[in-house]
Amino acid sequence: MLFDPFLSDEIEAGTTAASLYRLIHDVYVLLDNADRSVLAQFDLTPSQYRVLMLLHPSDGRRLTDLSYRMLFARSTITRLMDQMEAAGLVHRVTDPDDRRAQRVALTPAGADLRERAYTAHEQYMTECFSRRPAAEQEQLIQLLKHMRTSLRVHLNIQDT
Amino acid sequence: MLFDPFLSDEIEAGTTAASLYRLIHDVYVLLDNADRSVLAQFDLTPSQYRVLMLLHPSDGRRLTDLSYRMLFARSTITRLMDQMEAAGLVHRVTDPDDRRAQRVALTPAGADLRERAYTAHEQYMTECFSRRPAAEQEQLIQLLKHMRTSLRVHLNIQDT
DNA sequence: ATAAAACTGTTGCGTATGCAACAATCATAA
DNA sequence: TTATGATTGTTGCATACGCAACAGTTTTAT
Repeated sequence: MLFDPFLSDEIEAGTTAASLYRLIHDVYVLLDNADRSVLAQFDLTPSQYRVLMLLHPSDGRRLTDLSYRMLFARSTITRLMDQMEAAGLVHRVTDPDDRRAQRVALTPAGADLRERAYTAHEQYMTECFSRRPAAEQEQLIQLLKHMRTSLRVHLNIQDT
Repeated sequence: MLFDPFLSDEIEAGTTAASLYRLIHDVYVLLDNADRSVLAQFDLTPSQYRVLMLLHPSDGRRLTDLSYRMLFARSTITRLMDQMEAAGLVHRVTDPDDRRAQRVALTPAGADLRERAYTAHEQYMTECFSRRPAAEQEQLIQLLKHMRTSLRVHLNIQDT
């Protein structure tokens, strides 16, 4: 049986906050599904893709830095890097200035995959959004930026 | 170390699609964190809360119905219901018209928790969004609704 | 009427993630 | 200098979720 795109609309009466909450959730879930199908072609999960976008061949990043940016537990980053190192996409180098820390940088294979995955992902996302006019997309970006900033300030998130 | 709310902005140059993708993701993650902290007071996970909102005391819902609405695998719903049944929030009744199916309805305790959790969650979400003017929130709702519809049509999601 | 197909809920297994504890290292204070 | 505390990355454990397979039941086709 096909998913009925309008099935869940019936239960959408409620406050402004409830609507916003549900919409953000729904849109995220839909986008995440789309994501997964594109990135699977490159043997990447959405998380691996996101961290790939944060890395560079030359200047390595600390794991803790990545965990702050991705809002992931440090242990999650450790395992993400384990996978990607095993796949030959990144390599760890002990920070010469702080022997506790590891710096992670892209290998040539990682840089290559990063380029290809980004292009494909961008193209697909552009296509996903293309049913809405460009002006509307830009407006949505502005509103979401405001909302993100508000939420960050309101929540004042701290690391584990 | 505190999370720097503006840390990830530096890597925000890119196409419209890339910005939208990142923003939706970020806002969702922030909201999910907020969510979790409020609902934990009622011993509920966000998923449990969402399914609680879909249930009623009188008319039971089929598990498959819930899986369509929540975009969860049927097995996930089974386990969600196992938990909530063990917690005394819901009860299963075999559908008299279809002996394959189970109908899940709220117990009195479940209905009570539903009411209390909804009130608290609503209040907190309203507070989270309150830094943006009401008109902007409404506008965001409209744009997200359009986007959700577009994505649903574009992806034409099917159940597993 | 009966065989084939589809659907329902459940279970086993694999993966992704968070939390807590840990050793190694660095920073700060006495 | 030394002692105390903070930070870094890792590991063990628990949880949440998806996928595939399954038996029981209903629907559909012949």
